[in-house]
Formats: sequence, C-alpha cells, structure tokens
Amino acid sequence: MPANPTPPRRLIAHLDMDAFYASCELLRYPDLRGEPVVIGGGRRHQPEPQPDGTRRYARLADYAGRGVVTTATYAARAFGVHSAMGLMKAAALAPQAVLLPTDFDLYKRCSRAFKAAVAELAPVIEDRGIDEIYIDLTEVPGAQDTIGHDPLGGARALAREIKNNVQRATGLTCSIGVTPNKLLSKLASELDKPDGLTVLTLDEIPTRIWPLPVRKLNGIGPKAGAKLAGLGLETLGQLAQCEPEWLIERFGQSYGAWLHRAAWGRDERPLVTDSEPVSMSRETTFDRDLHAVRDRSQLSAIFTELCRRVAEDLQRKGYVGRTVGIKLRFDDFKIVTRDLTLPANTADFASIRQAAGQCLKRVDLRRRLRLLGVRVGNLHRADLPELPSRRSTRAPARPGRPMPKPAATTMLVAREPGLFDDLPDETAN
DNA sequence: TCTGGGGTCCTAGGACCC
DNA sequence: TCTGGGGTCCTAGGACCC
Repeated sequence: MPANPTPPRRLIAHLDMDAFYASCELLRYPDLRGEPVVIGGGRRHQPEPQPDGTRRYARLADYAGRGVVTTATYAARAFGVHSAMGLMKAAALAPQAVLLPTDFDLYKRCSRAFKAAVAELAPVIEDRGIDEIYIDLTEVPGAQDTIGHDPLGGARALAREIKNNVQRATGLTCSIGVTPNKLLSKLASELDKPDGLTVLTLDEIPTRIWPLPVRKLNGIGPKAGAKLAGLGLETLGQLAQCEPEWLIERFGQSYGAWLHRAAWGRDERPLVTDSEPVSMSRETTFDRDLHAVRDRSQLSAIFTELCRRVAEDLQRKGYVGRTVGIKLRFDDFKIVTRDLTLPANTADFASIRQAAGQCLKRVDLRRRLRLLGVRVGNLHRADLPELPSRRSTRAPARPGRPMPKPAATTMLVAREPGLFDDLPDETAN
C-alpha cells in the first residue's frame, strides 16, 4: 500500500444569487430596472398590459392583506424594506414601490439555469434551495494554482469564471465566497454583495469575521442571538473569546460547543450532493381568522384542498409517506402540530385526508385559526420497495393524547362531532 | 398595519423490545 | 414490591433556514 498523499486543501464556495426573485422579474419587466420593487402577496396584483404596450403595475400603497415581502430590489431596500417584513409595513415605508406577485415557476426555471451554468465548470454542488448553492472547488483543475504571488489566484479566477457563466446563462448576478469550509464561505459570500467575490483564508478570520454580529452566523437565529446579546456578546470575536465550557453551561453541550467552534471558523462538514426529501407539506394563512364551528364549511373545504395538494405533490414527484401531520396557527400565533404514523406508506388523497382528520380531532379548537397546514413525512421513493417496519406489523397505534377537557365552552366544541372533519360533501371524490 | 410558505434538524419523554 | 440498560419508534414542540 502506498502512503496516503496529503489531501489537497479544501476550497469551498458559497454562491448566493442577488435579490433573486426580484432580479428574475426584472428580466421580463426591464422597464422596472432601478425602481423599488417588492415581491410578495397573492395573485391579486398582476401587472396589467395597457393599450399602448406599456404595463400598469400595482403599487405597495394599494395593498391590503397579510402577506410579507419575499424579496425586495436594492432600490426598495434603501427605504428600509426587507424580506419577511409585512407588506402593510413595507407599504408605509415605500408606498410608491412596485408590487409584483411571486411566480415560483419563473424562479425555478432561472434556478435550474444558474445551477446548470455552475455545473459546467464545477460539478460538485450542494443544493441549498432555490437561490443558493455550495460548490466544492477542491478538485476542479486549476483551482489550487498560484497565480503571480497569489496562492488563491486559481480559486479566484475560477470563481470569477463561474460568476461570468451564470451571468451569460441567466442575465443574473450572484455573490460568491470562497474559503476552506461551508460556514466561512456562507459568511464570505455576503461580505461584498451584490455581484461580489470574496476569497478568505483562515488567517483573515480575526480581521474579516470577528467584527461581524453573531446573527450573521448560519445557525444563530433570533432566539440564540437575543440570548447572546443578553450575555453581552454582540460580535463573533466576543463569542470566540468565550471559554467553551462557559458556553456549554449556558447553551447545552451540543450547541455550546458548536458556538465556540463556529466563532473560530471551524467546520468540517462535507458537501451533501444527494439528498432525498423528508417531508412535503402545504399550508395556508387565511384572509381572516376562522372559527372551527362558525366557519366550519370554509375550513373543511380548505383542509380538504390542502390534503389534495399534498397528495398531488407526492404523486407528481414520486414519493410516498407514512406519517401524516397537521399544523394549526391560532389567532394568538401559537402553533400546534399533531401527527399520526400509518401502518403503510401512502400518497393517496383519501388516506391522507382521513389521517389528517384523525389528527384534527385531538386539537382543542376553541380559539380562532389563522393558518392550517397538512404534511406528509417519513417519505420514501414510490418506486422503491417498502421496507418492512417492525412497528407496522404490531398492534395498532395507541390512541393519541386526549384533548384537554375545557369547562364552559365544551359544548360548543362537543356538539359538532368531528368538527370540520369527515364532511361527506367535501370528501366524496 | 404586525408577522408567508416550504423545509430541516434537534430535543425530550414514553412506549416498546430485547 | 424490586430492579437493569440499550435501542428504536412515535409524538410534540421549537429553532432555524431560504
């Protein structure tokens, strides 16, 4: 056996499309270039073609509803508008901004096109959703080359080529970060947005990474960010100076240790180039909060429709699942989930509807509902043989947790057996 | 004028099995 | 009447991400 040669240093890129949905829209509405444009909301605000060949766009000021901003152009961001902001709030900041509905089919086409353009140059790609990917450049010819005095010149040149290829193929710009791992590349791709290219080595962590707020780190969200702030830790540099034991005491073994490693830019995770979906779901927020009894027929129709769409998604993509679940968001924003594991895989509408109905019976429905969702998990590809489950051959699942027994309003719930479950008119076909 | 929709992963307790 | 431990599955909730 020959001795193992030292493995080449890892060169990992993170590529993030700039204001992706909005940029896709600008490809077909070039007259909006440079304008504040916001993507979000339902289908009620399609641009209307005018007799003179121009288009009439909806303005944010005209919007009424519960939608949020999905993406905003940089011109709109200048007004303080950003993703996940309520559209009504965005309208207060930038009433004159153009509002476009989301068109996922368009974005999916652009997504496939940019990923294909990257794959021509670097085929090892981890999908991270519609608008971003990780790329392993380690083994790409030329990526490890020194150019002039720049030991990362080859990597830099390759990243530039990737950006050019994406631009040629889609007309869209992206930002790329190249570092020794995914965690740092994700941070690096943001440092020079839009149309950015940032190559970082480990020596640059103190100067380039440590000044950043902790929230920039992928894995520190609102909760952890607030807790860290409460401990006086605002930047990654401050986090890095903490003793691991001190962090573990406050954040638990796993997360505490990770926080420390992450602040030092340590991350050995490989790219995941083949992943199978774990679950598929459909959910909807109502225009107004609905009550299980008073709005029963409306809820029943929505519930059934969600089940139908999940079944359709599963069948179209060729998956079956064994766990059916529901999700409810009440008017106070509290979320409740229930699920039920079936004896066998299914992608069948009637089975999903039936199981989801069983789940619904275990929820106290006195509060009004804001959102309803249906999910199928435990997915397997439909064309693969079903693995025998030890569980499924045994006794039937024990009954779910009983519904809490409310006092005065019990009658309201109890006299509607099954609530909006199992209505023959909704489930007939 | 509050706060979408589609996901993943983790934790934790109890059931159940060996 | 008292004593195990390990492992997996199921369920519910929650954090986080795009």
